[in-house]
Amino acid sequence: MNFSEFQKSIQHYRKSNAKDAITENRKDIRVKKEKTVAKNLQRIFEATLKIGNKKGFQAMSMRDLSDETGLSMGALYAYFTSKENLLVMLQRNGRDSFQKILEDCIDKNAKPLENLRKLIKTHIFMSEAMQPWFYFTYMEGKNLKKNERKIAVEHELHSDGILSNVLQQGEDEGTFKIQPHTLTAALIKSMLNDWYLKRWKYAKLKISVDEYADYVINLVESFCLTAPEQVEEAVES
Amino acid sequence: MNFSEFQKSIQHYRKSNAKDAITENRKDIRVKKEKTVAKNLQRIFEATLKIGNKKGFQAMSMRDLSDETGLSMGALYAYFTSKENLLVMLQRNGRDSFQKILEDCIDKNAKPLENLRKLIKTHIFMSEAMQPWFYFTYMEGKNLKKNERKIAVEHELHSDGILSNVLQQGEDEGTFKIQPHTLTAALIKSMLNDWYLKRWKYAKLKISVDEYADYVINLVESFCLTAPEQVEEAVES
DNA sequence: GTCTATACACAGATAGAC
DNA sequence: GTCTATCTGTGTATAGAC
Repeated sequence: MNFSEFQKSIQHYRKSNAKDAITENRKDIRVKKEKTVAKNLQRIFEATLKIGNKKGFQAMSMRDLSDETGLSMGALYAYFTSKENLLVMLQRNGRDSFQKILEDCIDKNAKPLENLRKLIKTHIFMSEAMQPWFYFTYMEGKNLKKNERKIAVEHELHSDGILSNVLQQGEDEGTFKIQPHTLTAALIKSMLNDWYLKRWKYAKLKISVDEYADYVINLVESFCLTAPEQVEEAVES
Repeated sequence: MNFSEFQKSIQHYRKSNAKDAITENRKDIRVKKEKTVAKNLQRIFEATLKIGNKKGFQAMSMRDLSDETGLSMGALYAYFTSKENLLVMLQRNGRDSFQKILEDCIDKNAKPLENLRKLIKTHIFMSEAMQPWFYFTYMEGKNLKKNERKIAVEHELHSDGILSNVLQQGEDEGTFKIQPHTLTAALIKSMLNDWYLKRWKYAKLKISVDEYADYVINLVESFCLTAPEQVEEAVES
């Protein structure tokens, strides 16, 4: 699978994600008409990501947001109760569907090596498709209040755990070296994150998403596999 | 070399760094007495890092800073001309000495493999010794104005370059596999950065700095070395 | 639903006493 | 050198007209 194939495959996730954003936050949204909400909420999210990623969420004023969305300040507050509430909505929004896609990409009947590759590709491709959200979520995590931050941390540990489980299975099966796989998972994660955190760098190096994903897979395999040359190639799906 | 040895070895760098912070910013500091400046500037820097890393620099008010330092707002402004100026001073401060230490740790007569190990250890140990500064600089980079941000980017690329050069030398020598080493350098960097970016995670996993450094070295070597088993151990310095 | 106008709290910054 | 008191702009948020 390459990135453009991936993009097609997640179309339906994106649509259901947009609807979830509304239903999850229904009580905080004063506007009734579903169509209007869908249209404006998306505009608000996009504008927040755009400004927030440029100057930081705290530094973004509601007047900035008003200018960018074309909605007046009064209108904006019909879609959220406070700036803090907007932040929470935005963070929550992508999180669940991201976790779902990560879990869904694992095939219980497939070999660990194949699942490892799929996880890496899916993570990188997701963050490419939704770069602004990933970047925003990473950078603004510390601005969340205690309870919401706790949830964010749990999600992060959960996705580390998915990686870690696959590594464990590979060890059990004998394909992977016996290693502290929670630590390995964390290191792999740092490389996955770098793709959306340091986008400018990879643009400068002229590395495409597909190249990046393949290179990371290559690196990870050379560290994890017991005998790289002897393991047969995992089947492409 | 382990972390506690490292800490002793950089004592003199730390002192000269503190003095550089004053001379570099002399024109923006109204207070004359050198002793007073040294004492208060350090308090201001520490307080800024503490508050800034908790809630973000933008969200930190000068009143917050006043409370934390014990200095009044009026007194604070005797040490910098504006909040923006404080940010720039702080970012500049560690940068040069960090770059210097990185460059100094390379031994031109040593083998590339040994230098690679030293670079990795030095980077991780530095970020451990000055964690608040590293975290702050990473997170607040985007709040810099155009010109200062450009300098920050150059520093990052420069330190990537140091890594990349060592990889190149290893390739020339035949110790390392031929690979796109700028990309490898970027990936190594992401793992180095993770140590100070996700400190809570490694604390939870009960990984020490020394363990972390060794594990990263291990991973990098298994990817870079042509024939891991045959290469003799690099001499510990 | 969306607008304009405005409340009022708090930000960064400075003047002038000590 | 450091303080207190205060200026002025901007922030978030809302009331009430359309």
